Amino acid sequence: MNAKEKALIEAKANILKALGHPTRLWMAEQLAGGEKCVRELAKNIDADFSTISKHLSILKQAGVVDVDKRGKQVYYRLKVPCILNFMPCVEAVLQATAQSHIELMQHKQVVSEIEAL
Amino acid sequence: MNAKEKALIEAKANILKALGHPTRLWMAEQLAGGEKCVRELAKNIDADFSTISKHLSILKQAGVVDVDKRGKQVYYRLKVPCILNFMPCVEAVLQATAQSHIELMQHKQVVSEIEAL
DNA sequence: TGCATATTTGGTCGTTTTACCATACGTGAA
DNA sequence: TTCACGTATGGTAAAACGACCAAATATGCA
Repeated sequence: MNAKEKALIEAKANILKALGHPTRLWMAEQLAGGEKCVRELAKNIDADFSTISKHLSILKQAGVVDVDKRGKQVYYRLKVPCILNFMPCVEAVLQATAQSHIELMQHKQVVSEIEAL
Repeated sequence: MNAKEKALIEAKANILKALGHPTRLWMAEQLAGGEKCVRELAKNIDADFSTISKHLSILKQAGVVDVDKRGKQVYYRLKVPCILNFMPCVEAVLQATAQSHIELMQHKQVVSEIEAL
């Protein structure tokens, strides 16, 4: 892996990392419905404003969101909305994992039934 | 946000977080070409085997990869291959960010030219 | 059985992340 | 200008992360 490839993979990982926190992912999903100011985003999160502000700045520095100050408010919006097209596949991973667990449980069930004979 | 929604968003964020590390993202991309054993994956990474193994276990516990032991080797593969369909959009974010930087630079250039008058 | 290979696990340690609090900054209204 | 509101920044402490080394485990072969 040369330096350019390495830099690219680091940049991409950084974006995924920015979305890899519940609060930040939630905020990104909220922004799918259009821009929102910090106060609106904070409304449903149980955390300090400073915490929320820092999360938003992480999303911003990752390039996930864009900022627009208008009057006293600061509005955030998704910079590249396709970022959330990913979610159905992420949910598929969750389902596949849940399915594995079910199968594992069933397997254990069968094993213990056999052992009980 | 109720408990169920919270759990869902945490689970999704956890998957993104798992992919949010250069080494893990790189390994996931390698697996797009089909299953590989640890040694093969390690070949192009400059890190201890134990480090690589731990990264793989994070991917596994996140449900991104599946494991299959065959003989002395342990083979890893993507559990839900669509996970990498996301990359083009991630790259679009990078491009958009790069574009902003260019525009910012151009803007600064213009400003300094004006100021030089 | 004993050994080499392939991978994982446990321990340690420096770094990063995250949350909170206090405080600063910027803006519009009075 | 002063105040209140909305948001950002700095500091700090606890927790999580990531890398390495050493040691453990599992497998196939001599």
